[in-house]
Amino acid sequence: MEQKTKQYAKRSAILTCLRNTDTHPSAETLHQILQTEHPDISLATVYRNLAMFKNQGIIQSLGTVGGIERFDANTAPHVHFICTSCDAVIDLPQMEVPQQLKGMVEQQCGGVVSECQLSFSGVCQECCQNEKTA
Amino acid sequence: MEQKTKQYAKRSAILTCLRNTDTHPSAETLHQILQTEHPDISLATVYRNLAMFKNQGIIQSLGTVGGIERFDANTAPHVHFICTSCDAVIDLPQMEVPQQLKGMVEQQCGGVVSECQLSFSGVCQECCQNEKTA
DNA sequence: AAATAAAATGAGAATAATTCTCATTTACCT
DNA sequence: AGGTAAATGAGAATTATTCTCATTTTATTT
Repeated sequence: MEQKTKQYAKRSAILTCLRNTDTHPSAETLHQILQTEHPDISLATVYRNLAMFKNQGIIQSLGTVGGIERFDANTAPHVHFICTSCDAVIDLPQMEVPQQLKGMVEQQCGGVVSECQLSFSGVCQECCQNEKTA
Repeated sequence: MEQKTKQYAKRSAILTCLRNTDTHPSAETLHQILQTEHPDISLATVYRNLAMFKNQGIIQSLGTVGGIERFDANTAPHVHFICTSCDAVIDLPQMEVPQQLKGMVEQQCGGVVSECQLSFSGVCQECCQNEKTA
């Protein structure tokens, strides 16, 4: 059963790929994953579309980890844990982002606050175990 | 009244310079500021020493803003506001970092949590005013 | 459906922040 | 002072990201 149309196959594949993972991948990592189904996809296309999705608010950037930008298709406010050893980024869905503080921040700094990011960093479970056995 | 010894004049100047500002400068910005008193200081030296201070825990990195790493001599946990228009980073000393949540995070992810970062982003007061008059 | 215009893509060049190399200078120790 | 180790300057190297432009794909018009 084959699709009749493959409109924007690359573009939608990039978004689907990002939505299908919870690893908060980089552009390069996404590109590698996508190569299986789209062997001819260009890295520039991945970068271009990620930038576009980000501008449109469809996805968000988590900033850089180890100098590399990481992306998240989940734009709902949520907390992250970042492993400084393996650069893994893990969701902490049970934790709350203190969004209600936005108003307080606006009072203090006098500007307009749109986002709030809360993240923890340290060494993840896997890396902790590897340290012990090493 | 002149100093007799200028041991590690460059290195200590870098740290002093970072401690004397609350603008959370980049390596490049620090280098520019330092040129007044040390016209021959190399950008590589600034990068090298910042990396060293960071490893020693004397300073901290705030991550990248607009693709450029920013540094802070204040290692005490505190909240930041980041202007997405002018890339200014402003301290919010009156706000609290929810450090007590570290334990909860460790329970959830099973690793070791060392840091907690809370930051807000939006448009700062100055940029808001510029937008209106523009 | 054909023709035309607009948008998307691939490949590789260009850019820019950061790191590295190595020759030279500076500080430390006896 | 002499010898060793660390720090520095200058510029090359690296690398993530962006840009260019020719080509392909999609949308629009007739």
